[in-house]
Amino acid sequence: MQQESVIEIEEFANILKLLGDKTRLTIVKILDSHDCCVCEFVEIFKTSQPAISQHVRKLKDKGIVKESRRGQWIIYSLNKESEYYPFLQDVLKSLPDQGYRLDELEKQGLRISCCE
Amino acid sequence: MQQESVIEIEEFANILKLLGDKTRLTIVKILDSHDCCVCEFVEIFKTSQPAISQHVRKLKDKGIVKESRRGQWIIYSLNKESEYYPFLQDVLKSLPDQGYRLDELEKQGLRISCCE
DNA sequence: TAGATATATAAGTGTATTATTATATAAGTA
DNA sequence: TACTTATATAATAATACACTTATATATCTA
Repeated sequence: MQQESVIEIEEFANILKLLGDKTRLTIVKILDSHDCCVCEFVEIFKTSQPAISQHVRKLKDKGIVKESRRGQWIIYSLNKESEYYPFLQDVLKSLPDQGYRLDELEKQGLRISCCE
Repeated sequence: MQQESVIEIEEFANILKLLGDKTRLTIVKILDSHDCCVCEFVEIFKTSQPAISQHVRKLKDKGIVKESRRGQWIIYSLNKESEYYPFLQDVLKSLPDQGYRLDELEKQGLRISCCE
């Protein structure tokens, strides 16, 4: 971890809990290599759209991800300005690449233009 | 994070969830500088003994901490052989030192001989 | 403007988590 | 051996969490 600043222990625990969910952790890992919209995550996780919206909202509330609208789509990306971003990189570097999930979408023709 | 091995994403999420609790995260931070027994954590957190036992058991189940009996006491310490230990160090280095908690116990005369 | 698409929010439900109380086990001591 | 201390385990209750369904909002397009 490059970051040397000290973070309140309770605040940090909340970040760890936030990342301690398989779906959210995978979302963040995917966003580390590709910005993405909600609809793609819905396909990837085979879950409902509100479930994904709720996960990304939690990530956004803590400043881990940010959003930008492009037409109808809202593109999510990692917030590199977050005070947790350096720590996040420590987490992500030990996780297996999730690129295959986007590749699978591509094969099925479910890749959305907004996220290419 | 020094560790370069890739860890299953779900498994890693479970470790993050495990650490994503204020009490457990503080326990681990304290153990990083002092081995400790359950009774001291009970004093520090002003909670019940079973609550602490359950927290350390969860940490032990995942191999984050290990125990060794010394008479009536069971001394807990970080398990440096854990595959998560290098990552744990990344987490702990950004947390404020918790030594003052043990100092307070000392002042109150509640420091247990086993943990000196 | 009406309909379609993408996303967000609200309400409700089932499950997981954490704490408590009560009890069991294990070691030390009189 | 009886009593005390330290810890673990079991049962239970309160709370938190993640999902679902239903609905609202925002943008695009015919």
